[in-house]
Amino acid sequence: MIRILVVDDEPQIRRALSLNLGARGYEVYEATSGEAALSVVAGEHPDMVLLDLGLPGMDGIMVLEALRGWTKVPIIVLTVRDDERSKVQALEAGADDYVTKPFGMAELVARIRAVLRRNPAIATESPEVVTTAFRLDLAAHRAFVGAEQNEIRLTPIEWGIVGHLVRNPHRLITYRQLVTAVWGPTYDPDQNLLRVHMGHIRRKLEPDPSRPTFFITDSGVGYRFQPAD
Amino acid sequence: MIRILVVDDEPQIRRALSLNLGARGYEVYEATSGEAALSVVAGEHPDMVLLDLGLPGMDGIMVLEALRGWTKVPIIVLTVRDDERSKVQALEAGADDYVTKPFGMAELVARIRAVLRRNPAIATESPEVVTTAFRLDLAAHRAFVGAEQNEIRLTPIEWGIVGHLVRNPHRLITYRQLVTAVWGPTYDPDQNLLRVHMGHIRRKLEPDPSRPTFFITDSGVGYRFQPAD
DNA sequence: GTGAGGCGTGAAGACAACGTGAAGTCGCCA
DNA sequence: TGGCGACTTCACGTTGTCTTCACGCCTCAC
Repeated sequence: MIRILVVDDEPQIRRALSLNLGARGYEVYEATSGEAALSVVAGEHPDMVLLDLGLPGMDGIMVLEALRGWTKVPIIVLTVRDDERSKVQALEAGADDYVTKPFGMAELVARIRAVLRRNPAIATESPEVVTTAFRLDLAAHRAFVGAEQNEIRLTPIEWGIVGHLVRNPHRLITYRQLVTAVWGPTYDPDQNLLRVHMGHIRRKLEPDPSRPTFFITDSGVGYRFQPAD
Repeated sequence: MIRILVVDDEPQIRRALSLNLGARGYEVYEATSGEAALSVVAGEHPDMVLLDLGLPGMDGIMVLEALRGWTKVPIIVLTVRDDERSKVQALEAGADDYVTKPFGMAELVARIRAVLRRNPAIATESPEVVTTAFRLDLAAHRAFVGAEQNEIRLTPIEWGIVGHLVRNPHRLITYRQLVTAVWGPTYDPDQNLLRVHMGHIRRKLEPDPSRPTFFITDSGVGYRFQPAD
């Protein structure tokens, strides 16, 4: 089930998109402001965002830039702004496509499908991550460790951290990126909190938790997931 | 160098695209028919195709479908057909984006970049620095040295110094510039501090640390990164 | 030859970051 | 209301990094 977040302040547009996309088999979330959009993305990890630029308060471009600071979720901009400068600005800020209102629903769906088709995360149909030590089913939130493939349980926050790391293998993820991805953009926890959770994760997944080989610390910067060596 | 194939039967359009994209650093190939386009893609493996739908002979949609039968090269459709049916048809056939003529060059380039950004195969800008002695992945903070490509670790400050130097190859970076780049503008450390860190860096990366060939001292001024000799 | 200034190096203490055990808080459900 | 699990905070030991200092080398000018 593909989950799409619709960000627009006009109830009519939200409703129209919701109905149409819902009828086509997508699961639709709604947000009416940029701030709300950020926390929904952080909390729900939708597969795509449809973003209106003309939001009250936090502008759409700002939302776009904030999202691109820590997530690669596909974003299609929907807006009445038809000038080239706006298009270039949005695309350069990280939007995947730019559609001007009014638009046909069939075109929008075709564009959604085109962008999703390109998305590596969705394209790899197996949401499974397999290493020599453990196997993760990110979609089902199930984890199996060791030669016996015993199932173990991770808590929601642990899934958030692990999920974000393994979806960006080899990439160095900063503290701030991880915190934003898991707790949302406004949260600012004790510096130690992430360390505690990483400790729990390592104790559950690493063969030798005191010498991590998969979840690597980059001192002073952040963490990194290293699938194999 | 990113290579783009322009498929259009109108010489003016080909010429305009060629000039504009060429000026922006892309290498441009041209094809005037669908058949020609297919053989160029097969022979040259361009990184992207800009495809006009209104081709004489073999129609653009047919070209699209033929290409998608055996390649996933990113394709942006450029056309005068502005009706929704054409858009949906092209996108569903495998196009990555659909731009109607006339269009602005800035928008087109932004869309090209957006599509390439999505494509994992095309490393638009590889953050890797490779020399005969070592390889640096600046994004992941990983360093490999020697013929064996053994991974070694650099500390955060060492990454700061190395990163600033290798991002400005051949350029002489003054003592003050480096300090400001790594510690910030207000910090004023012991004059010797940078020398100590450079010593550590050389010991880790230089084949013969006592005779540096990559990280060169410019006595009385600063340091310089010399990629090859 | 000799002294001054700049540079690199080894050693050692100061310091910050990390990981961990334990205790405290919160919300949920019985 | 009590118990439980998940989350968070705190204190502390450990580890690794950063910084300072002393010293020797080299170059260059006198």
